[in-house]
Amino acid sequence: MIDKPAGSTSPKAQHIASEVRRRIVEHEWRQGERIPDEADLAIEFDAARATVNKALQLLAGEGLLDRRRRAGTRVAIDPVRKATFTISIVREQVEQAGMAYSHRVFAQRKSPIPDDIAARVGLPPGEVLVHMRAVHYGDGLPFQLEDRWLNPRAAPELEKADFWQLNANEWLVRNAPYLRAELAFSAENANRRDARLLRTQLGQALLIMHRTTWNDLGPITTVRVAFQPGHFVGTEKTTAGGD
Amino acid sequence: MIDKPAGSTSPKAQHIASEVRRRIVEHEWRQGERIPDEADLAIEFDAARATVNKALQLLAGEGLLDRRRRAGTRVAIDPVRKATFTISIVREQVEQAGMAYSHRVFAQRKSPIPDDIAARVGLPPGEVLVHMRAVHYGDGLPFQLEDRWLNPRAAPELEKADFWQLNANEWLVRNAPYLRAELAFSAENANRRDARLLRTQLGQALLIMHRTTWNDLGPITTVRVAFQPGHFVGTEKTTAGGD
DNA sequence: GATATCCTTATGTATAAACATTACGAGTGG
DNA sequence: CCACTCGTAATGTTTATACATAAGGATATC
Repeated sequence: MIDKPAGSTSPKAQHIASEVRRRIVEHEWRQGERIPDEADLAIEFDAARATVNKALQLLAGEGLLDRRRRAGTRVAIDPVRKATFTISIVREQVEQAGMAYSHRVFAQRKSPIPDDIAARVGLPPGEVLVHMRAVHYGDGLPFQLEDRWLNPRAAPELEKADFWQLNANEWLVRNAPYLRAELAFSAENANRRDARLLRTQLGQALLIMHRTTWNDLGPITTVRVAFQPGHFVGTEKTTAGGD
Repeated sequence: MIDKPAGSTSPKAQHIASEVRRRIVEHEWRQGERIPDEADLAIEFDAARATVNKALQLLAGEGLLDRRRRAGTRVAIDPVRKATFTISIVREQVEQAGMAYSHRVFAQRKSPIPDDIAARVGLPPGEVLVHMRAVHYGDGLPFQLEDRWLNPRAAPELEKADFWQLNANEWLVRNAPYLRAELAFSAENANRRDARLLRTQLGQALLIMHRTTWNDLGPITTVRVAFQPGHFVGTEKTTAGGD
């Protein structure tokens, strides 16, 4: 999955899934075509129907199969293309690259949210949240710049945390699990502040990541991360599909 | 939930998963803490252990739980943050936005691959592949520019396809399912060609997506997609996690 | 005290059986 | 010919049971 979206799979079910995948990739079973039903496959693979079911559900989750009750299972006309990103903690990313991690907070204060942020997180415009800006470094060089809004109403313990010292990213990961998240990428030319904090040039193309998370009390945080020029964000594995 | 990586889940298992998720989000069960074992939860929820197992495996897949044989299940110290992107067919994206789709191929010819591409796909440098460049339009305005390399050795039928007419993206989706894929985002300042084909200015920040796919015969295709300035690529749903 | 060994426990996987649910498609009646 | 009904086939979900496997912890050994 991009890896396997779901957890680990069992040997036998796994084997069945691989074999079905192979038949699809090698055009033994073509797109749109109906494949044998669970009972038949169970006989062929000498397994219980439940095991075949597990394998086929896995493949359906990957988007390779379309399954409908009574109608049967068929190879997806256009395999859904899914990719799973794992967003690591910044410090881990930096240290994994063999660099020394450090970070610095450049601003932190309560402030009414601008309209675009309000719209993104679903709060009334002008609501007062904690606003902060910080830069994460690898071996002293800017790695990423984050511009973050925090909502104390969704995470009360947040009031007590000292983000001049603590890393907001890590604090949130450890103390404020979320129920829903949105993630988006875009590109922007570095503005004056971006350029200064990332120590690059005005106009330099920057990869921007926007992330917002919610729990049952409302939005927890929304952040705009600007990566150092040339940075790639990618997947390691991807589920099967088309293209 | 994220699209829940895996397909749909069952009512009862689903309910158990939601309840466990709630207990974690509301700090009833804290990070690192061990939760009751499957047998106990089965009694509490009046379900079979297999059902509890299904629910917990789902949550483990989301990264909210860490499970180990004999050691039991505990709330993940730092919930893995995963986001699933669904890469749609360009035409669908454009049409879904209510625009008229069209595309134009600007170049197509066999050519030896440059070293960086060779390294990315794992082929010897200088190998000859099909190289093509095309622009996809929405209502006549450039939507995205793709620079693609195709490997006939991994998809033989490819030789017969006429990509001056056909949309390579769609042809591949329908005819060349893959087993593995890599996806990465970055940002680049538009070069002269990007600017001309996307009808924008030199230096404009562009969101770049790189995608490479493989089947059992080797790399099928690798493509660099440059999006129209201001374009966002994002997720709709994301699995639970931290931050 | 350090190390090796075994027992026990919690999860991992598979199976058979049963019932729920959906919707295809045939049959019925107008 | 159309609309409606209903039987039935395929998947969806749960359950009970059984055995496999990993690893924590106690015990035994040196």
